[in-house]
Amino acid sequence: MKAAVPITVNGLKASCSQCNLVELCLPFGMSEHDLDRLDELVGARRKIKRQQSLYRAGDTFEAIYAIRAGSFKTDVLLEDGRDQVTGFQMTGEILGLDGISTESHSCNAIALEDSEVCVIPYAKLEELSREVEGLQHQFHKVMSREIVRDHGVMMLLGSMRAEERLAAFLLNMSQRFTARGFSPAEFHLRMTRDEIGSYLGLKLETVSRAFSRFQEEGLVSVQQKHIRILNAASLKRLLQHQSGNR
Amino acid sequence: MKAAVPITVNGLKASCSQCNLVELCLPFGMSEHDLDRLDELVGARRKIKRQQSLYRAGDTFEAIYAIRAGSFKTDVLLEDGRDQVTGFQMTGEILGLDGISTESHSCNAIALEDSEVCVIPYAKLEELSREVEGLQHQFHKVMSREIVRDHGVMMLLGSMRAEERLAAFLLNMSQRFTARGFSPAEFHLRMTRDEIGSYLGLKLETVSRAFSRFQEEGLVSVQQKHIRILNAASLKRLLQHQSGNR
DNA sequence: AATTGTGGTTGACGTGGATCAACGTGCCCG
DNA sequence: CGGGCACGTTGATCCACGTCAACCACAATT
Repeated sequence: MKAAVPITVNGLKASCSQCNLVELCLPFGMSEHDLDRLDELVGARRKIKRQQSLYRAGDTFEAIYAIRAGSFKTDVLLEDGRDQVTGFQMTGEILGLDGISTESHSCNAIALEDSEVCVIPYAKLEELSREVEGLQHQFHKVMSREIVRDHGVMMLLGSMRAEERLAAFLLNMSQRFTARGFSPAEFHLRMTRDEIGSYLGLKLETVSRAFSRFQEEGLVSVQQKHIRILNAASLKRLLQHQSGNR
Repeated sequence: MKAAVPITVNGLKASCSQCNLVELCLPFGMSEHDLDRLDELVGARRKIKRQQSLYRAGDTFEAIYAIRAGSFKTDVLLEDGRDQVTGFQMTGEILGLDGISTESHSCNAIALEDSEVCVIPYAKLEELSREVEGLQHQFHKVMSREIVRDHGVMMLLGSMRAEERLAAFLLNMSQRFTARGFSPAEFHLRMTRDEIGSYLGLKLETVSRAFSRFQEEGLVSVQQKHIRILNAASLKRLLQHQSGNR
């Protein structure tokens, strides 16, 4: 056990078998027995302060990360300074999969609030998943899920109008909060309008206006980052029917 | 060589070790020895006629596919009929990874021309990649690459204007043709303007106009689907500098 | 050679969301 | 407690791209 290291690593050895996030995280669906072996895998935990990065584009890839507490955004940037948020991640979700392909990360992962992750050294993960079938299978599912999620975002960016995008975003957040035992209808967004806009391919003003419109129409109540969904059915209807711009 | 079998499966056993696509495909980077074991893995080949689907959204997931000849598009559809092309795939590229997460496919894979794929039964792939480290590693890289690619498309859809999108598309195609030993500057697109538009989040008219503009400016020569890139540097400049809409 | 169809181009016009700008609002910090 | 600052809202204007519509090119069909 080490101490000297500044703030980032704390000695608390992680333990998947004891963790209450099991059914949201990598171990989901694994047997009791396999789970015990997972404890070998997860190294230290690491704390990341709000606005700090867990890794940056270009960093050598060594580990993937499971979010133990808090939340993150990932973004990519273009040479000319433009950047784009590619995702928001919550507890139990896995960060860093982008690094496997080139052995260096291709995006930045930045904490939206003070957060904590479990560090999963990638070499060990590959090794252990050769022995533990359940782990291998779960890991593949996690990667595949990310691909499917990305396709959903591509659909959103490529063929939805502003209000539909925001509705989809809110419903998605609601669903993920629900899965974590929070209210489906009332939650606190950790990201700014600008970050939401970047993720949805819109300007922050457009996001703000769409929020206002939803509020006028009684679909949601918005107070800064505090959101209450008043009419989920209408939000869903907004997605399914009509419109469609490009 | 056989004839009887209808169209879909032909008995020709695939052989990765003999295949000239090795360095584009799943086996890339694997040792001679590991390669031999891969031959156990790949089952039959399957031919798909133009416009036919290799799999459809909802189909049970059983295998992934390596494109042996031809090309494909993948698309997702929304309940209301809108659809979005999520990618175009060429020889050596892998199709079907979306199916792992839910054990059923989440998009359609449709041949853009008469094509042939190698069928890689997924259960066998997992099994073999527990034994063959090189295979495991390559497979993970392939999945990760898909994630990184999708992030690139999200960036494109979320923050580029029409001409930038088309320039990025053309440069990407050029690069992939080059990797396959074709000319970087002259190639034949297998997809329609509508499909390009769907992929880029634009209407076909906008794609057509952007092509015309490029032609006027002497950047490319366009004759229907036949493209000649006359000034790759300017296309790249178009991407890197200025503009940026939303 | 006429016929039909699918895909592509081009023009005229309309609009959703970007841009620019002013003004609130809650929060941190001296 | 007041002043600065990041974040959010709202309005006025503009423009890139969507929409609608006409027309063209090429290929397959007869």
